[in-house]
Amino acid sequence: MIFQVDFKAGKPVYLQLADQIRYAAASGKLRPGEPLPSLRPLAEELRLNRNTIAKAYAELEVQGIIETIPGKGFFLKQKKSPFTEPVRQRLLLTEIDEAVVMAHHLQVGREKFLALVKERLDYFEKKSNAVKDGE
Amino acid sequence: MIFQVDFKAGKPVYLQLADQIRYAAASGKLRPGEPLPSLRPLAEELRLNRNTIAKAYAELEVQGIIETIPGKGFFLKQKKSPFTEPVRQRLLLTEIDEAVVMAHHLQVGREKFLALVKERLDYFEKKSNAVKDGE
DNA sequence: TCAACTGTCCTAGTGTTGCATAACAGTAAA
DNA sequence: TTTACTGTTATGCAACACTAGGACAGTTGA
Repeated sequence: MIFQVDFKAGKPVYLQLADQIRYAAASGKLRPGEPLPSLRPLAEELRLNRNTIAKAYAELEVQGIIETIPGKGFFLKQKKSPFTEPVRQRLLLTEIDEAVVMAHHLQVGREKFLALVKERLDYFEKKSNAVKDGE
Repeated sequence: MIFQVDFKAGKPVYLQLADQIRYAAASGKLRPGEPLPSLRPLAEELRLNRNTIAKAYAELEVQGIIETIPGKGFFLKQKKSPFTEPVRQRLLLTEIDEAVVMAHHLQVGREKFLALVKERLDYFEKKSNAVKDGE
């Protein structure tokens, strides 16, 4: 599990880290129940303050992606989504709308957009299965 | 063209405004070539400073959605996308990936996700056509 | 119990962002 | 050229965000 952060990237370091963990979870590189690196070692490895790592983890925790057991560490959640169905729908639609609006302004048509979406779904699905099969 | 901003929304006012314009353009409420409200009147109407409006417009300009003609005003671009094809593809894929990853963490399956995407594509398309037909 | 690990909280320095006021500059029509 | 629009740029300042260091507290196993 190698993460990379870039101070000059414009985006806050703790968000870069949170994104990478989110993506790793979605593509199966991180499995449910698996422990995440603990604060101090990871902080040392990435040359960050432990609180910066903690902030990234806190971000993921409110999103229901990881959970923390005090004294033990952080773990990828087994049962996800602490949100109710309407809230989940709203969250996802907001994200989808942003992509749809972006497609409009980039003059990407409906069919090409749908093709891209399917391609990315496949991409994450495939990666996830590859990990599951022990590759 | 009525915009609404909320100081307590957590999101910066200028971004709220930019979003609304982006959405209005994507759903056809704003047509290519159409002028946007000029800074001072809109600022007065929304009880904001002119520079806050200007910042929203500047945001949209770098995204290639509107253009400014000095001394004349702001206009919705006719020819959009000042970006090259690879850049456009990267921008859009980033947005799509965010939605796909979000769907994964919200435990929304492939078919349901695709259905939602199509629904939103239809929604914007329909609105756009309704405006075009003079409704 | 003690040591070594885990995360948490409090506090602070630094830089950035968001919003504002004011003076400036281009355009158009009378 | 004058007037009344248009957007632009410079500056200030309060609030917030980001990162960090030190002290604290729960957990585990020797």
